[in-house]
Amino acid sequence: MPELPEVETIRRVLEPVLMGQIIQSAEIVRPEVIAYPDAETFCREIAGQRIVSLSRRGKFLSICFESGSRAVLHLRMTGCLLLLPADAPREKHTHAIFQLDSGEELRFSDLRRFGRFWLLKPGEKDIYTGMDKLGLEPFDENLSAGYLKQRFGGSKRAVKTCLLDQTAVAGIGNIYSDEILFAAGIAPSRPACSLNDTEWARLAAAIPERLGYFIEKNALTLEEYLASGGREYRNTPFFQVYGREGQPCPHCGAALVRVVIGGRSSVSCPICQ
DNA sequence: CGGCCCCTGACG
DNA sequence: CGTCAGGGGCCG
Repeated sequence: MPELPEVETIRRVLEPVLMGQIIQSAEIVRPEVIAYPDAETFCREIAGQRIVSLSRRGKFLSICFESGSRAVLHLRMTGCLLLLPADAPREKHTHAIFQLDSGEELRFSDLRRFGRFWLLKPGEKDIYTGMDKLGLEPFDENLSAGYLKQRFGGSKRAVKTCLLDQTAVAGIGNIYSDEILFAAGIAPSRPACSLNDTEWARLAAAIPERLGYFIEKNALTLEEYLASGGREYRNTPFFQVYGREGQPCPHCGAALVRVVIGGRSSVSCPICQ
């Protein structure tokens, strides 16, 4: 499910309650969700670790420990992270459970089982998660028209595909690429090499603006987040184009159109973009 | 680049 | 029954 704004919501909601807690033990129901090392080693080495922070890079979350170890998590399409009383019934697709010293459990649940954990030792070089290949964070001041143009200006790839390239800008997925392109007034199918300087500038501005906007619109308290099972996304009513094929463009009223680009569904306004 | 893979469930 | 879903990796 989650793209950067939703992952950031999870980070903001869970970090305050996780900070300072010790993982007493871990149980892995589905070993395939542990990408590195193996599930047994993962459980053994995570037990006894004290959480000092929850951080985000692109769509990755890292549970950082006092020891310098960190558990990295990617939620992919349908993963979610929940905090529940230890005696609460386990939802069907719960694949990893962490017992905390508060008596609660941190649970990883994922219907499609695409999500993955990695556990990295202190100072261990991260050649496993793919985080080392990520590009700029969307709020990095170095994310500029010049950066995007230098990165993609010579490419014939559709600009939509460029936005989904995690090695250029980290954290943009299918929803927000459409929203960003609508805000910038650029058609998703445009070859990157056809964009002019004004368009690169509008795109560079729209990336942090739209992502920041949707992070704010998704704000939830811990209680609200947990009550919805981590599945409530309050920002969805604010989408201007994503999922709105055939509906009127919020700017000009023309019917929004859907095309497939790079195998991903894309909705845009045929007039404004 | 496109195409297929990983998986389950909702919807037409 | 087929198609699609907000992820990414791999393969030719």
